[in-house]
Amino acid sequence: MSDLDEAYQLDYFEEEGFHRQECASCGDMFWSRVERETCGEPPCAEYDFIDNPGFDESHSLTEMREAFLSFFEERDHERIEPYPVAANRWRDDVLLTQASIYDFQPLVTSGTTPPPANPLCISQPCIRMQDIDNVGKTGRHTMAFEMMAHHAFNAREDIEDPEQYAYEGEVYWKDETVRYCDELFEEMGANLDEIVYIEDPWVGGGNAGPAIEVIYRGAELATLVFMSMEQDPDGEYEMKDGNRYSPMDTYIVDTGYGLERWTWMSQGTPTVYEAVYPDMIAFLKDNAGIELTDEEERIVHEAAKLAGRMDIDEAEDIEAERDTIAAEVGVEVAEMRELMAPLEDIYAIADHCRTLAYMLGDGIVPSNVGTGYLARMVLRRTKRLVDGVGVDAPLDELVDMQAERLDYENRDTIRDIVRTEVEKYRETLDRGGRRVRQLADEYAEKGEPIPTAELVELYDSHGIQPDMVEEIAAEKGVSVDVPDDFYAVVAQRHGGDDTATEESQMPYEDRLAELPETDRLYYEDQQRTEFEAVVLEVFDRDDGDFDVVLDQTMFYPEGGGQPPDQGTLSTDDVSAEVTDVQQYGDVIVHTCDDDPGKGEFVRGQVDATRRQRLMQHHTATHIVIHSARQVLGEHVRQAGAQKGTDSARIDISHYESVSREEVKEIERLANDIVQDNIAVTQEWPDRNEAEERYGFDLYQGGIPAGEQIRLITVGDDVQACGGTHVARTGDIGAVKLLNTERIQDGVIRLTFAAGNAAIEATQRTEDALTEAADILDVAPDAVPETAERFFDEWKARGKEIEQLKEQLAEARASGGGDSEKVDVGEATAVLQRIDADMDELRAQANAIVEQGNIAVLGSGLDGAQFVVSVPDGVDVDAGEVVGELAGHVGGGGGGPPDFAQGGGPDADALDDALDDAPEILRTVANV
RNA sequence: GGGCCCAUAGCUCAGCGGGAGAGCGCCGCCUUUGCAAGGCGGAGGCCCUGGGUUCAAAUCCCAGUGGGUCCA
Repeated sequence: MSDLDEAYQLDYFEEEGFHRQECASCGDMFWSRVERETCGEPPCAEYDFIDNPGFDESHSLTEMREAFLSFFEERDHERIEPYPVAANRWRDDVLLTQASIYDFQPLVTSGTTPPPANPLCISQPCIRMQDIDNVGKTGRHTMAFEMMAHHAFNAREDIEDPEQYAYEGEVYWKDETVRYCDELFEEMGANLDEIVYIEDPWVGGGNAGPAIEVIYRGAELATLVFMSMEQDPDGEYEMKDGNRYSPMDTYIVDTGYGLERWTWMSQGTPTVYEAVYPDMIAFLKDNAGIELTDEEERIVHEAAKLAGRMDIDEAEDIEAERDTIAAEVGVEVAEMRELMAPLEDIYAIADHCRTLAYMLGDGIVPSNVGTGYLARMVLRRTKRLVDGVGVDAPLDELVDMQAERLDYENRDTIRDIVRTEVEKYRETLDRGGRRVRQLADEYAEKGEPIPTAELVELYDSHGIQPDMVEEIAAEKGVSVDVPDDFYAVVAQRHGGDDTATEESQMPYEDRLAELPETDRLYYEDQQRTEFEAVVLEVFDRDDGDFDVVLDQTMFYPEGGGQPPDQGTLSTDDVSAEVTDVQQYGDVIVHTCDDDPGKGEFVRGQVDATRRQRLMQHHTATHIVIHSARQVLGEHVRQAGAQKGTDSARIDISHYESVSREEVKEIERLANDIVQDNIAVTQEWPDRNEAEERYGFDLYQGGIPAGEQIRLITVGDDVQACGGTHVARTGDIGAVKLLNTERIQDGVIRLTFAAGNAAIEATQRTEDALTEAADILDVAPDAVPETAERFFDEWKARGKEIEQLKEQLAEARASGGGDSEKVDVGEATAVLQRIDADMDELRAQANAIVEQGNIAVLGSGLDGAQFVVSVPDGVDVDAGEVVGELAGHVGGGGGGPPDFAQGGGPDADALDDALDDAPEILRTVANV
C-alpha cells in the first residue's frame, strides 16, 4: 500500500520556493510560499476579503467569466460552449450537470470519443441540489453556479496499443496546471504569498486521483483534480472511500474555478449573492419592503463576514454557531435572526430563480419523475420563500429576470411553464388545506393530536408539508405529532430495495468478440432488400433455432426503437426464416429457424413490406416530433419512442395536455412535410463538428459513441439516428395521429400511423362511426347530435319509469291485488308476490309502510328476492325476517331493522317461503 | 422506473356490502321598504369504464382510463 504523498511533490512547488506544512487546526497538508499556522479554509480561518477585495479590480459575473476564458485562450486552450444543465440528455447515470467534467463523461474520459478540443476551457452552468439547505444562510453557497474550468486529456504512450484511445500523448499535467492557477491569480492582482494549495485526494464516479484545493483569503476558489486512477480491487492505492484504485491509461486534468466565488473575491461584498445578482437582490429587498437602519446594516454586515463558518454539513450545530456569531457581533441571537432571516430568504430566492431559469431554459419540464421532479421541488420551494418573505411579484417574472440575464431565447415558454406550475401548486395547496382542515376538525372533536401516520399519509400521498399541517391544526386548536425523524419515517414507507435489472447475457459472448465487424449494408442503400453474404459462424440456440453471423447484411438489427427486420437466408439447399436480428458490439446476429451452414454462400431477402412500413414510421417519427416542436414549443423533446408496422409512438416532454386543436395542427404540419416530398439524407460527420453545428437537440433518442455519428436530415430537422429511412418524405404517403395520452406528468405519448397503416387506421375509425350511424339509422355526421338526443331521452325515460313504479306501487298498496293480510300482534302485515325488480319492490314496500303496515314482498323475477319493511313503532326486526325467508330459497339477506332485502337462487321455493311468512313474522315479533 | 392516494349533484365532499346524501351554488314561493340574511319547496346523479365475487356492489377484488403525490 502506498499513499499519494509523492504525487504532490511538484517541480513547480520547488522552483517557486513553496513549503509543505500541516494545518494546526485540521491537520491537512498544504503548500504555500510563506509559513503559516493554518490551511486558511473555514472553519480553520475566516473570510479575509469582505470589504477588502482580493483582486485589483472589481468584476461583474460576465467580466470575470470573460477574464478567465480569455486567459486560457491566450494559453492555447480552445473555448467551448457550455453544455445543458440537464446532464441526463447525454448520460443516464446522473440527472443534472454538477461539474464541467460531467460534459466529458463517460465517453471522453474513457478515451472512446475525442474531446471537442484539447486542451479546452469552458464555463459550465451547474446545479447542485445537495447544497439547497445552505443557500442563503452561509453567504457562499449557491445551488446554481458556473464552474469555470480548463481540461487536458492525456493518454499514456508507454502502453501496448496507444492508438486504441481517441487521443494520444500528454498535453500537460500537474506542474502546468498549478502554474496556470498561480498565473491567473497574478493576473487578477492577487497576493501570491496568501495562496494555499491543500492536498485533498479526489474520488468520484469510479475514478480517483490526487487533487489540490486552492484557498485564498479564506475562500476556496478552485479545485485542481488530476484524474488518473480507476477503481480496481487489486489496485495499489486505497482512497478515502475505502476502495482500491490503480492507474489508468488516460489521465485527465480536471479543474474547477467557481465563477461566483471569483466574482465575489473581486468585489468583497458581504455575501456572494450581492456580488452575483446585485440588481435582483435590490429588487427583491425593495419589493418585500426590507429597509435597514445603519446599525442594522452594521450587524448584518458583521454577521455575514462570520457566516462562512455555518455549513449545515460541517458546523456541528448551526444554532450554536449562530450564538457565537451573535455574541461576536454584539447582539442578541433572536434579534440577529430576525434581521437575517428575510435576507437569507431573498438570497435563496435569487439563486433558486437562476436555478429554475437554467433548468427550464435547457428544456426540463416539471414532472413527477426525473429532472422534472427536481425542477418542481425547486419551484415550489421558491414559491414558499417568495410568499413567506412577502415578495408580491409573480414567480414567472422573477424567473424571467434570471432567464433574461442568462440570454435564453425561450423566455415565453419558461414563463408559461412557471405559471402553469404555480397554478398546479396552488391547487395542490388548496386541496391539501381542505383535507387538513377536515382532519383537524375530526381530531379536535376527539380531543387528540393528529397522529404521525396521518401526517405521513398527508405528505406522501398528498404532498402536504408537516409545517403546513401544524399551522392549520393550530388554528383549530389541535396539536400535531411531528417526529424528529419524519422524513426517515416517510422513507421507510417506501422501503424495499429496487431489484437490479439483469442484463441479458449472450451465452457465446467470447466467441462473438472474436468475429469481425459485420458490414452494415442497410446504411449503404436503405431501399435495397436483397444481398449475398458468407456465413461466418452458426451458433446452436437452446430453443432449437440458430444464430447466424454473416460477413455483411442488409438486415437491420433492433435498435433506436425500430424493430428488427425479418426475411430469409437461402442457399441452394436451405431456406431459413430470419425471425430476429440483434447487434452485439459490432457483430450482427440473425436468429433463423434453420442452419444455412458455416462457410456457405447465402442469398438474403429482407421482408420488403415490413421494412417499408418500419421505415415509413421511422421517418414519420422524425417529422412528427419536428411538427410537435413547431406547435407546442422548443422544449418538446423525445422521451422515448417505439416504431412498429401498424403504428408508432413517441413520448415527448410537454407541460400540459395536448388539445384537439394542437393535435390537428401537428398532423397538418406533418402532412405538409410529407407532401413537400423532401429528400431524406444521411451523413456521417465528425461528432464534435456536428454538435457544434446543431447543438444537443441532435440527440433525441440517446447519444451514440464513436468519432463519427450518423445524422438524418429531413428538411429543417436534423437528428442523430441509426435507423433506416425512406428516401423522400413523399414515400410516407400520409401521417395520421391516432391518440395522445399523458403517460406521466410532463410527458405526452403521441401514437400515430404512417403510409398504408395510416389509411388502415382511418378506416377502422370510420368503420366504428359508420356502424354507430347504422345503429342510430342516421348519417355519420349526425351521430353526435343523435347520440346526445338519445342519451337525454334515455335519462328522461329512466325518471319517468321511476315515477311510474312509485305510482304503481301506491295503486297496488291501496287496490289490494293478490295480497294477503296477516295480523302480527298489534300490527298488520301485507304479504305479496310481485315479480318485479328490486327498485319496484322497494317502492311497493314504501307505499305499504306509509299506510302503517308491515310489507313482506317476494319476487321470482331473478332467482327469489325479498323486501321486508316495517313502519316506525312496530317492534319487528326486518333483517331477521328476511334472513329467515332467504334461508328457504338457499340464500341470505339483511339490512337495518326497518328495511331489509335478501334473496336466493331457488325461485321455486319462493311461494313456500311466503306461505311460511306469517309464522316467521309472529316468531320474530314474539307474539 | 417504483410506492401511495383519489374518482359520487354545477363546486367541495360524506357514505364504504342492503333504501344515493350534506354544504355551497341554481330555480320557485314565503318573510323583509330594500339589502344582508332567514324559512319552505324543487330541479339536478351511466356513484369514471369494463370484468369478477355475492341473494344483493357506489361500497369488496381484478384490469383499464383520468388526476394527485412521494421517492430514486
